[in-house]
Amino acid sequence: MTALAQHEVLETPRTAVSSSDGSTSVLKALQLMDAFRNGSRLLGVSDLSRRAGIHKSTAFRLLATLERGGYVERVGTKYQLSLRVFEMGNRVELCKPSGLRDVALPFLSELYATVNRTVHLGVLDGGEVLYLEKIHGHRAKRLPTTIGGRMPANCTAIGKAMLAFSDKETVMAVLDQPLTRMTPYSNNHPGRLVNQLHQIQVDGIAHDREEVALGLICVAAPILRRGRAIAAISVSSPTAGFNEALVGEQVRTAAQGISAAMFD
Amino acid sequence: MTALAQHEVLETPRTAVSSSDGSTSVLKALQLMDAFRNGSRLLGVSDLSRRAGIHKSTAFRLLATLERGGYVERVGTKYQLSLRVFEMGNRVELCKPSGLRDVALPFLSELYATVNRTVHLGVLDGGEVLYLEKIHGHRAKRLPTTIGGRMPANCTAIGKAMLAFSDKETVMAVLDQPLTRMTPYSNNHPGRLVNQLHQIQVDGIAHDREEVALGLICVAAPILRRGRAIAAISVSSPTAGFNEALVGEQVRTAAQGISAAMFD
DNA sequence: TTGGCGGTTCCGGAATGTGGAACGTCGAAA
DNA sequence: TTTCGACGTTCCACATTCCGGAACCGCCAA
Repeated sequence: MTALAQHEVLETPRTAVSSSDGSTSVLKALQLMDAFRNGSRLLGVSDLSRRAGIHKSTAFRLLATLERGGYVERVGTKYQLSLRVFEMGNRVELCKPSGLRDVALPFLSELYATVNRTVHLGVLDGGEVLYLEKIHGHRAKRLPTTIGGRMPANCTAIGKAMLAFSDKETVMAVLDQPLTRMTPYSNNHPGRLVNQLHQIQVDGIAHDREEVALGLICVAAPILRRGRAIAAISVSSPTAGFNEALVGEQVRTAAQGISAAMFD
Repeated sequence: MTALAQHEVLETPRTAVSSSDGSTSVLKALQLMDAFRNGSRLLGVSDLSRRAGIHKSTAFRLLATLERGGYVERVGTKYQLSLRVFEMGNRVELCKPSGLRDVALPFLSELYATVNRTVHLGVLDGGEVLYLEKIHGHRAKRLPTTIGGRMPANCTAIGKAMLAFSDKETVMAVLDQPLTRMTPYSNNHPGRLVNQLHQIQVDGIAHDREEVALGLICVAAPILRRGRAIAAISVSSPTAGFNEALVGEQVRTAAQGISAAMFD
């Protein structure tokens, strides 16, 4: 834990309160909440103040305020995010009843029951894939994904499925940044990525063949609205004994079902 | 500030900014976030300021700050919670990798695949059940539950399963408040509830027979740690053709599996 | 046109938050 | 054992920061 803390302090100047304008106290409070990003569940005042780049006494006061507001809980002298934050998080547009997640869930459950492999629902956010839902059983290989977690768009099937049906600015924003590489097979070559996207536009299905983790293969299909991807779903599986073509069709069918359920 | 106090008294008792101490701007910002609770996805400045009991110009400024912090998004002149809030929400202790939700998910998926009926994972929070996860297919009757949503503890199977294995203070806190009644069958009689809890302690299984919605029946089992319930899972089904005893066993087995996976 | 409503901007006054300093405590290192 | 550093916590004077009344603009309905 101490090692972790040092690590984070070193690498994350992050979104410092810009000196100029704005209600600094609110921004600092938000930074304190952000400070829970990587850290373990329980964090102390000094730790949080360091991560957020805020003076200790200020952090102490703000944490008390956040606690009064019900957004953090105090356990002894440590703090953690409260369940209300979870509650709020699930009130975001895509999650609420009749939102994307809510509509998609039964399709994901049934897809999982059919293929018996890990199923993901994700959206594109700031050039990354943000996972809204994940369904998996015990046999599933341990994946590095989490609900509410992120992965680079260029090497995930979901990311590529969405990029293939996004406007050029979105694609360019991803291509302009250096492409992340998670395995030797990760596609970090812009030109090759563009070619892949063209093929995906034809197939309606995106692939990730050991680009995220060795021995792991994924197929994904976009959820479209007027030809634009608003999300994508995928099935992930160990490479062995995976019928890529068959599952690809099933994923595409499920994705189309979600599109229809949302917009028709 | 005095004018503000009057204002709030008039329209919104709610969680008014207590007059005494504290950083009001942060509290008001949190109140603004809370204002997204019931409302539809997109809300305007005036609307939000009314819900939160905050002056319009103040709300306008704070919303700009929240936007800078990345917690709300602006669409035209309206505002909505951003995906970062979702991201944060899933970083709450119970959700993160190795947290309860993460551990429980495969058990829930497999339970769903077995019984083919809606599966819930919930915890007790402030005398209510807060749902952490929900898995359901298409055939499932439309339930009034949502991930991140709440239900009264006294008439849900999950609530009763947890209360039966909670300390007395928790039970008393629920009993002290008037018990909610959602259908004519809802158990809003304190004495009868206590009796039910005793039976649940013996069986290890809790029931809800049309107490939440007519034609809907649920069985739940607690996830225990040292004899105390930290959560519970349930299966919900239309009354017709539901093998309560069999599913009850399956739910209990799954719950025990989760307990074992978390604490062993 | 008028009146009402929503979003936005401005500004002076004062309430508010700020952060340096200091204190008590604890655990690890000396 | 003592020492030292780190942590949580409190205090306070200063001035920065936020507050909210008021007003403006644009829009829609009456």
